Amino acid sequence: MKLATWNVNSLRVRLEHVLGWSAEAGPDVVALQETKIPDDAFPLETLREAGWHALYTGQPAYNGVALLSRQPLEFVADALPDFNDGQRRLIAARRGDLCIVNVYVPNGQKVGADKYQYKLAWLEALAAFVAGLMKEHAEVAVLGDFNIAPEDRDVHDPAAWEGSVLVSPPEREAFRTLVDLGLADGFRLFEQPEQSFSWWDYRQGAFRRNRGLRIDHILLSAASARRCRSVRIDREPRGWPRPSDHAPVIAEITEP
DNA sequence: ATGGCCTGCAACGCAGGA
Repeated sequence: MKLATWNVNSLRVRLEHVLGWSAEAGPDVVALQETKIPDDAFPLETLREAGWHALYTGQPAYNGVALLSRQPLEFVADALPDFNDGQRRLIAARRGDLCIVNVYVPNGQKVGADKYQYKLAWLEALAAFVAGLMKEHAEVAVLGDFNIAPEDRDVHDPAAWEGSVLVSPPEREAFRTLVDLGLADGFRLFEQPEQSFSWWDYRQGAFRRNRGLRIDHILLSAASARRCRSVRIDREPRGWPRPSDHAPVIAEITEP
């Protein structure tokens, strides 16, 4: 089965991209972030006609996450238990034995800002939530837009980015804390091209010049990582007209 | 280089993103 994550930066604008890319790449599950659509406007009927089951939690203008699946999902959560403040940033569900947690981690805006503190607090609550799930499930995938480039090799120009939001040591430590629960950064289970990124700024021809960051991740528990056969970033839709600024990441995991 | 680009909201510019 193929498990994908994609920050679409508005599902309204990117619905055709999601449908087109899915038909081509063949994911069984797609975790979407930044849907930017309230639940009563979610395009459930169009997705249903395209063969998707969906779970989603959204709000107007900001945030919003969804899980699309070829087979029905069992709802687990649509918020962090201790962090249900109205920002729609998490949806979790079970697909058979696999527990899937789709996250849109706060951006943080600027090191030291209130939003940066919020990001670190949110990540701490996420780690507690995932730790609980991992006690109950051997197979766990935590995937989405983490808004953290874990290492310098995930940054096009580490010197220019040093210490700034998305790469600062406390953010990287928070990412490491998650991984240390017993999760693998799926992408790094395999040999990858150098300068592999999942996000490129809309400005300055950043995509054309491959000036990007790798901030979208698929973390897998040991039992799932053992069956993972590939993880890749699909740059193609980033080059389509009117693209999201993120590319999808897709993992292939053999069924138990 | 101060910003550049894109989206949504409600408005005819702004906040927020990364």
